[in-house]
Amino acid sequence: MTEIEGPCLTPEDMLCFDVYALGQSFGRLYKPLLDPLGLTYPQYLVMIVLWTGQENTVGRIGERLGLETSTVTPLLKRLEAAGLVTRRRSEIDERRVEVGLTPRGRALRAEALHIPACVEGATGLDPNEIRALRDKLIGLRRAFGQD
Amino acid sequence: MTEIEGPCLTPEDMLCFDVYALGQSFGRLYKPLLDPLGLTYPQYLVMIVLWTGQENTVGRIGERLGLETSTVTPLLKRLEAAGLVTRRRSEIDERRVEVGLTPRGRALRAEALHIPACVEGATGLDPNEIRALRDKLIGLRRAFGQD
DNA sequence: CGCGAACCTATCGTTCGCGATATAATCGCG
DNA sequence: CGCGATTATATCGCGAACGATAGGTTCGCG
Repeated sequence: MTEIEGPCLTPEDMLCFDVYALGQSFGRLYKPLLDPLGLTYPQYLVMIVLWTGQENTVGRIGERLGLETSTVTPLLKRLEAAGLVTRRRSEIDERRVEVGLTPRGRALRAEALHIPACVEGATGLDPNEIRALRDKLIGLRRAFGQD
Repeated sequence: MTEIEGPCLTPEDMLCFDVYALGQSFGRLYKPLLDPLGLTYPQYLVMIVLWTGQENTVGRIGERLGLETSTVTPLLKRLEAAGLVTRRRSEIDERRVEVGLTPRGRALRAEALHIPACVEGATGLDPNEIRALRDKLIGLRRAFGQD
């Protein structure tokens, strides 16, 4: 009822709006590139972690992507069902589940190598600008301190 | 099998990783602020559109947030069930559904007014830096050209 | 006016994403 | 060694998020 018309609380003033909408846009940008590989966008992000990293566990993958294990576990099961990923209990610490790649999962990497360049092209930014922007986003995430 | 070890395809080189993870972080940052209001993060974003805008339809709300109507429709139904929002067919164009606020939905605005300042504080950035960052994100989204 | 095209919303099935909770394994302190 | 606390994963229920599809409305061209 009260006619508060403050400058705050408009979408135009809020960073979260743009981060949110850009996240959606990234998903849509990647979709046509990932469909031929049979991967969803979050599955692709997990595969990148696996392609580059070693000694991956469920929890470690979640940390890298900022996801809970309750999200990662079913995602990995789908990748396992697709024949791309292996999951087995660690022998050293049986609480952990070590996640690895099948030969098919490793081979898929070659089919995905062209994607980063496509996306970089779509941004219209040069590597320096991307670097600078990433530093800001990383700093922001760190400022939230949710580790 | 082939030992490709290119510099590409590592999480450290990819902008999408940071946008993705930051989006998750924003959701977690807002959660404790929104729980007292009984809103989820996407519901809050919709409410902001409604608090500021006029003449809102399902499709228009989706445009603002970068969401499909198949996402917005059930979301609005939950807000309607919560007594915050009204939905009714336009009399001028019966394809459209006009979305408005109930008194309770309008009143909720006052309880949310403090939130933007909290978030701005958490970022550790001054308004100018936020402005500059937002411009980059908006530009990026525009470059993807998914309107 | 009439009819096909375009438009707006809703529904369905699948995949994410979280918190709460459960279960099992390891750690640490006495 | 022994037992509580912590750690790691899995499960469940709910709320997003999308594409495909379907239904009804309006538009536009003949």
